[in-house]
Amino acid sequence: MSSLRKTSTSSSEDEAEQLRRGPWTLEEDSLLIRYVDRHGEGRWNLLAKHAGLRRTGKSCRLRWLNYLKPDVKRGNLTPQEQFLILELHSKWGNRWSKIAQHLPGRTDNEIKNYWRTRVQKQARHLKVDANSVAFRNVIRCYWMPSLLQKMEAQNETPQQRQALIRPEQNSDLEQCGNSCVSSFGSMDNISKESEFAEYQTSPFSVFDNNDCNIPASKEYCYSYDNTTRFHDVDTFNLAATSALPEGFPNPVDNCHLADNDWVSEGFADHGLWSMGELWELRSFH
DNA sequence: AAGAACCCCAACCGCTGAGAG
DNA sequence: CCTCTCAGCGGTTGGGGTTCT
Repeated sequence: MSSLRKTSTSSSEDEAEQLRRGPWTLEEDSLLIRYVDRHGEGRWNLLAKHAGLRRTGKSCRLRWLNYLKPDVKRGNLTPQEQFLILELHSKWGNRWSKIAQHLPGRTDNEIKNYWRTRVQKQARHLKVDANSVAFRNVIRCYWMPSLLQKMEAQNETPQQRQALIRPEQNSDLEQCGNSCVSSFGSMDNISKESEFAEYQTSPFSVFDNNDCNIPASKEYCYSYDNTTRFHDVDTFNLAATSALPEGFPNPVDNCHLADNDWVSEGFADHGLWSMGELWELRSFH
């Protein structure tokens, strides 16, 4: 790209004309690194000028914070990081920088991109709004537990996991569990082909009024016992697939990734999952 | 093999709030 | 107060790589 901004004639506009945009070159990167090394961060407009960079201060700041800063972590997000993002987003919404503060080495931009490309894509696939209560329930009741399983598979200690689920969150999760139960209770009531057809088109529309304010009981999506084994038995043991009304197609038949052992694989590395898969997961518990 | 479609992510844009003068 | 500058935030875009047909 390396385009130069093209404007007219006044002196400030002449300066603007010199401004580079688009991808950074190695040379620009090293200029920026060297300057920050010597003078520190901040004063980005001055920095851009003094470092001999034909970039806006804004552009320099972004390049430094998102890419060049030494503690910026590269590579895929770990299950732990994904779990945190899901958890914190449910709390704070699109407050990317606030969320990023809790993931050392990860930038708000990276977290935002993760949310848009992975999480929203999943929501689109399920034909449900990413901000809907129904989708939040899917995240809490399927995605997050599967990330926890993945952490367990990676031999993370129970203490490390507990650190991710702080006490106040446990109560949230309990409420979530009830909410899920309520959701699937609603599913159990679907009994006509026509309703199922509608459900297939917009699987969560039925549950959009569902909320997480149901008083907590002993049921929850997932938890750990003393031996740290993962279990989430009660919540999704609700007659499981037998709840499917007669004549309903087996959702597992529709599972487009049915060959995968996707429960043990975990959602984290799983592509898009379908309603059939959600049913299938439910039947596991 | 090639073109189309899709996906990821770096970078940009517009807006807002804080602080200085 | 008012204005200006700057830093920071969240939304959006588009280039390049990958996968699909």
